[in-house]
Amino acid sequence: MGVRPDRKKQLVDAAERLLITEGAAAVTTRRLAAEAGLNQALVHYHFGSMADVLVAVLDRVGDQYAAGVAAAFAGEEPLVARWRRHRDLLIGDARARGWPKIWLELCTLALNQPALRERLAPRLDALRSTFADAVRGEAARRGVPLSEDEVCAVATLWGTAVEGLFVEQLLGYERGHRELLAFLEARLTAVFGGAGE
Amino acid sequence: MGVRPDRKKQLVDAAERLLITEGAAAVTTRRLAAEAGLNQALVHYHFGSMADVLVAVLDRVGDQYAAGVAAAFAGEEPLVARWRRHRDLLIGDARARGWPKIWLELCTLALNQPALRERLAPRLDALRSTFADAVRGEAARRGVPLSEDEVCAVATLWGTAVEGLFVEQLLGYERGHRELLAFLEARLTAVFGGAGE
DNA sequence: GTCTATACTTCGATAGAC
DNA sequence: GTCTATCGAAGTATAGAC
Repeated sequence: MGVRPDRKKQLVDAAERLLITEGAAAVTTRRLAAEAGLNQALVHYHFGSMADVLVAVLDRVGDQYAAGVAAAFAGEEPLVARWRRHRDLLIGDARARGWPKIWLELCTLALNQPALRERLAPRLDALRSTFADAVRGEAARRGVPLSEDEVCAVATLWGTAVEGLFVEQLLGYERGHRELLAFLEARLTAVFGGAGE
Repeated sequence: MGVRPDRKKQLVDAAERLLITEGAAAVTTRRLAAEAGLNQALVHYHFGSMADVLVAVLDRVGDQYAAGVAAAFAGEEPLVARWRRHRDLLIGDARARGWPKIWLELCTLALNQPALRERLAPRLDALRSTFADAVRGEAARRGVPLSEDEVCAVATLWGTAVEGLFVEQLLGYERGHRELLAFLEARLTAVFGGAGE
């Protein structure tokens, strides 16, 4: 199986490249087909409409991103160490893979397209849960008294700050980013203990 | 002066409404003119190109937003009180005025348009400075020992978290927002003291 | 499944009358 | 300043041959 080329994959690949390099406005059937080296009519044959292509991009990128974050926070190491792995994924790997750019373009589209928004919200929620679980678990393991509200607040703080960091990073504005990451690392170490304990 | 209708203002007003209700993709010369009740050719006569219209929107909204934030943080009250005023502006007033939606639409456009990005960065920087000045000033006044790195980190944390809060709020996803705001208020009170001191 | 060809709409922008 | 009329390019989508 599989000698046949996967047109859907080719088109989703091309859509990601266009989102990264030129933004959502450039993802049209004609330019998408050209980027994929395929015929324009194939976009409609395989996906129906442009909106369906973007849904496919969201599903694939969302899965990869969620899996990456979950993997970074997995394991038994101290929370600081796992957070650091997660941080490297976000500002190193993720940027290289174009996730932040694709994510932000899709978010903005979702603001005006209810269908896309409904697919995006569960993914935001899964990320939030991943953060909250990591904090709650570490608190329990270390015997640090944290209320559920505090766990929720910290997870939300990290989740929203990451979104803001993504935006600024993509805009080429990084004032305070280094200081913020160092500050968070210090706070995590102070509250939960470091790698050496 | 002033009997003559201000076409530029009418068009910028209309552009803001379109950005809020339908997003950047809907801001075309034809739809913009229709929304403003004007002739399509007037857009080009008064602004030259569509890109120039969006620059005008950015300049006006950016000025209003910066002025609002600066006003919220002005005064001699404890930082918590001023922060609370700022918070109300962001999640009450700002949402009502559509600032977050316009801002996010423009940010995403700016990712792909260097000209817009160069106009956006200084405004991000001014906001960051407003936050940093407020924190640094309060620390000095209260005798709280805060390094410049810590001031910078806190300002960046608040600035990036606000951006994330905006995005999520617009997407209709607000899990943890209430807890985060309460947490931040508690932290500010713990570090700098409350309103009653 | 893939292609060409085409229908139809909408875009930004300009020319020229008023 | 404002209008109508129009150009050429680009958009989505479909029909029908292969």
